[in-house]
Amino acid sequence: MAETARQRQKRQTRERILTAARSLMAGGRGLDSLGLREVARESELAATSLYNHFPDMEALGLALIDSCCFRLRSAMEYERRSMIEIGPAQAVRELVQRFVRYLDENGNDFRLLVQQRLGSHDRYRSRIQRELQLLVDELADDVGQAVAARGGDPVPAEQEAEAAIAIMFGAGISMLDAGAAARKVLAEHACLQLEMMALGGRAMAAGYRL
Amino acid sequence: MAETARQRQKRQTRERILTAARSLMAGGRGLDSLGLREVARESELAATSLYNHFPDMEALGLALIDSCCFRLRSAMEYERRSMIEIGPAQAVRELVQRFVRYLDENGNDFRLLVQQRLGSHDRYRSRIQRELQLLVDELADDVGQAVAARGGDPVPAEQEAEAAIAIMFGAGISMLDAGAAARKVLAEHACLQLEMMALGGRAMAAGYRL
DNA sequence: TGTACATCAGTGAACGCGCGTTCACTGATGTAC
DNA sequence: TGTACATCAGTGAACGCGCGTTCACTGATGTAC
Repeated sequence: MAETARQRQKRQTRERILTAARSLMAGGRGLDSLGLREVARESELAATSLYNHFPDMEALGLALIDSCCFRLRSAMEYERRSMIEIGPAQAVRELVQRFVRYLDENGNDFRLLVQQRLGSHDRYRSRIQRELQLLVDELADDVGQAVAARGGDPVPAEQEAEAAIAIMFGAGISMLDAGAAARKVLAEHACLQLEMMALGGRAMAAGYRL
Repeated sequence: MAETARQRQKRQTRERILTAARSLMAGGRGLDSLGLREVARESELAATSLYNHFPDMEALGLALIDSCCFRLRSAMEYERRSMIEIGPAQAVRELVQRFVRYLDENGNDFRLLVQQRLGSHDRYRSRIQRELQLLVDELADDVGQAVAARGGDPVPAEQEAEAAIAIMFGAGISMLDAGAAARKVLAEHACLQLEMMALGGRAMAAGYRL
């Protein structure tokens, strides 16, 4: 059954609320300090109208987090051209590029996610942790497959992926406060660090130890 | 001139306020949501008394951040037994151990710092960034010296240190929500990842590329 | 197709509450003679 | 050492304000006949 006009309106209003909430988070505001009336004002609704869409503020926050997770996921989910095709060096560059583009477009999303990863709401936290784990798993998968296809020694792919995400996110956090030029440098550093990580993985797989 | 009784009292009260504020941040609360009256209650003072110690809530927040930075710094500042003495593998283990101990004792501090690193207050942010950069610089120094003393090829020490801190902090964030057993696993993973990083640094210094 | 009724997104007033901050005041502590 | 005055940490009342949430209501949209 097709969506009625009323249903469409409601959906659109809901989206308007979330968009308003999202834009209010610009500038590093914590989700804690996001106010109902503020969101209502920004979405040009009476304050009470929000209760037609979310049972309480916590639910609104969770919906906001969810939408941020969705955008992160969309941005990092790529045509899985395998690393075999493009080679590991190129794969690193593409990974970082994709992430930098995401940051350019959704810096505040990223900020919100990283902040709330440490927030007080268990549900927010576990939602975000799950999302980040998915990123790590996917990356580990790619690394593992690429190495296996090359016939190299088995690399500790899961560890490599975890470290890689940590490195990228660390760089991302610094990028939030950086200008365009500094971002470029940070991105280059991130590439270099990821390369080091990958080289270390190979060395370790080949039996080298510190 | 010695501290008068009044001065001592004032200093102690100030410390009491900061301790109260700190203990209220337990459980992942954002600094944004910390209330004046709440802190006053916890420190057993009239709400207005806080103004004898801090001009406004922002100043209190900054003092709190400062004290967190101080504790992080104290915890990570170690007898600089050089890596030459103990060797790189042992150095990695000691670094992670020290960090895990810090987390055990000051998990909420760490949470607060990482949260506010992305917060809305510029002064908080830059204070924390500066502190973290000091950690990176010190570590880079150690790595550089150890490698030079061994007569190895020059390693991109600054990059290695930056990545190492990112890896450790990433692990630390996961540890905050983990039980003792899971923490142990996370710590082992962090060690492994740092080793990979160090091996990668050597490989890169020796001219290997991806 | 027209009509009568049900649904429900959006509204405005009102609730109790705690917020950060100001102010005039108290009384113990410190200081100058 | 004793006294008179100054300082200032701590107090309690009060300020205006916005918070999240509830409630009864409106009126456009949807539905059943």
